[in-house]
Amino acid sequence: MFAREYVQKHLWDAVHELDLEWPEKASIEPPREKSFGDLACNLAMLLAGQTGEKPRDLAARLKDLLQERAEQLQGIEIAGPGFLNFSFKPSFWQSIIPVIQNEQDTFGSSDLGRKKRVQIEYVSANPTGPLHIGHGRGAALGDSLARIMRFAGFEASTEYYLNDAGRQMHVLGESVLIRYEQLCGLATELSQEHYQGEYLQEDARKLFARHGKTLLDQDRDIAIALCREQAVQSILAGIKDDLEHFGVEHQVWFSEQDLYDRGEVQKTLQWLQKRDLAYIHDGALWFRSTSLGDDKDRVLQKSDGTLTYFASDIAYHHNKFNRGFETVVDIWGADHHGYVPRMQAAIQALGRPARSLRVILVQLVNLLRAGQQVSMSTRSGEFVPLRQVMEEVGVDACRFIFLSRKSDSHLDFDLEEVKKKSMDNPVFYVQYAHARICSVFAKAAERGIGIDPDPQILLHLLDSQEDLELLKQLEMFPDMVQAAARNLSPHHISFYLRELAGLLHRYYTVHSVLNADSRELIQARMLLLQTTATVIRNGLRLLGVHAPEKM
RNA sequence: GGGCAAUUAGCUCAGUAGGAUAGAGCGCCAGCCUCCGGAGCUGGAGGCCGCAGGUUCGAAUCCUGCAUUGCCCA
Repeated sequence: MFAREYVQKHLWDAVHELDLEWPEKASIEPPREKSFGDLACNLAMLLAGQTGEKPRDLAARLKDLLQERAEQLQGIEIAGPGFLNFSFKPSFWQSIIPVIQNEQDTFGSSDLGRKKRVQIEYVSANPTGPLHIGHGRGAALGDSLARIMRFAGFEASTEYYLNDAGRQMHVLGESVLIRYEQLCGLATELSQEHYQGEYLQEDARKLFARHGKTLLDQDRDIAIALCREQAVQSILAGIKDDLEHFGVEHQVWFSEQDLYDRGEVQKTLQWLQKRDLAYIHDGALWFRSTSLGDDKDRVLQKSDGTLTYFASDIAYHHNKFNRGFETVVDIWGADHHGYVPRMQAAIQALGRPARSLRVILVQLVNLLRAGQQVSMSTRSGEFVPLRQVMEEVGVDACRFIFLSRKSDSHLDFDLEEVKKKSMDNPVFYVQYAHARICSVFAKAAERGIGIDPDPQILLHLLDSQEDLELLKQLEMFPDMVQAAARNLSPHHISFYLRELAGLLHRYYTVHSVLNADSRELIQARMLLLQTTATVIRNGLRLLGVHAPEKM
């Protein structure tokens, strides 16, 4: 049983024995200061109000109750205003090793999610150009989140929503057509609203090779549609290729156009109207979002009959919930934050609690090179594609940087810094810890040192300060995974790993493993290193980063 | 003009059930190589947690106002 649960259970029993209520705000956490013990609890301070006692007096009563029965505890202290500080016996920490050995790749997993079905929709970039680094951030986040939630017992499904309908697609087709016309020798020019990117020239060339100048004779709308299809197809192929290279998987690719073709958008609008959640005004169809927390009603269908993106987005989410997902996670660029309240309103209109949609806003990435800003805009075509960034700095480094910050904070991504194999780049620090352990085991094999098949009687030898600190960090891993899943925050994992790697490096410097004083001690320390490597591997896997054996 | 977010060490950032003397890395300064990988380790300097109020036993964290920055909307 893990430390927190152990303390919680015994405190819970004690509280009930005293006929008190367990307060919601009670927390059991490692204290900031190590000398305060392994875990600290604020219970007595919160409960003192109920009993009319001084917090410290109540703490003393709780302490007496626990001391009798919590055998794994070495000591309970009452400190400060009424904290209860708990310390565990070394044997408690040492016992994590057989647990890790036994669970291996699954150590850290849990049934927190109880098989709850969750959908994570991410990237979902319009197929109007290659992915850029901002998409990369969303991609790393969504992919890692899916891994973490699965590990924490959720049934997570990943999806890419393809905006392949609507006006931007028309503009895209037109942009290619103009490039094509230029190839045919016509003196046409792109206007400002067109996509300027070089990559569209390639599509124009392909069309020219296939059709010659015949598209010029076609009806313009048909020609545009042809151009659009060509562009979407090639851009989409590029996006899929980039994502695969980035180690990112989408299980479902969902087309907006399909929603229209199946009539789901119209059906959803009728559904809303029937429930008086939509109404007609000035010839347009409006969504009554003000009744659900938005600050104004929103147009679903304009007076000229065209449907808004919002209309298809509602239909899309209707579709998601009809597929049986309990929770839907949308990962959006922060520039769409104004969209959140109306989407929340829509979710409620669909008969779901607002919290069943969780939107993660990802701040845009500020791309720098040696401190100098690199301009970013898909429309103008001046941007560094994700592809180029991956190739320049490497996928592992790229992902780790993205996952080392909380998603809603701005991120300066300096190509020159991320490339450096320095401490600016903690991915190498963590990977190095893993490689180092592997190297010790390679050396052990060379010397003919194997691990004892039943070495657990040796665990008591792991009793130095460095041993215990490392063991405690290992023990904490499942807790970190759950916190990351609950808060939808993969960055907890990368911070945890950096700390774990730090403890390993320190351990390595202070204690010799293969040259330890006795055969028993060598065995015990090898066990500790082996389990540490397992946890590093499990953690890196959740981030989608490799754990190399050599660097 | 309205709205959302951000503001923590020189730099990049953690700190999300409100807890004890506010953390990490980089950079800077001073040390550690007979020995399993020095891409490492140890120590030091460095802070008005943007500012001002409020809530309470207790605030970087919650509330209000203001400032600055970024983004969204008309």
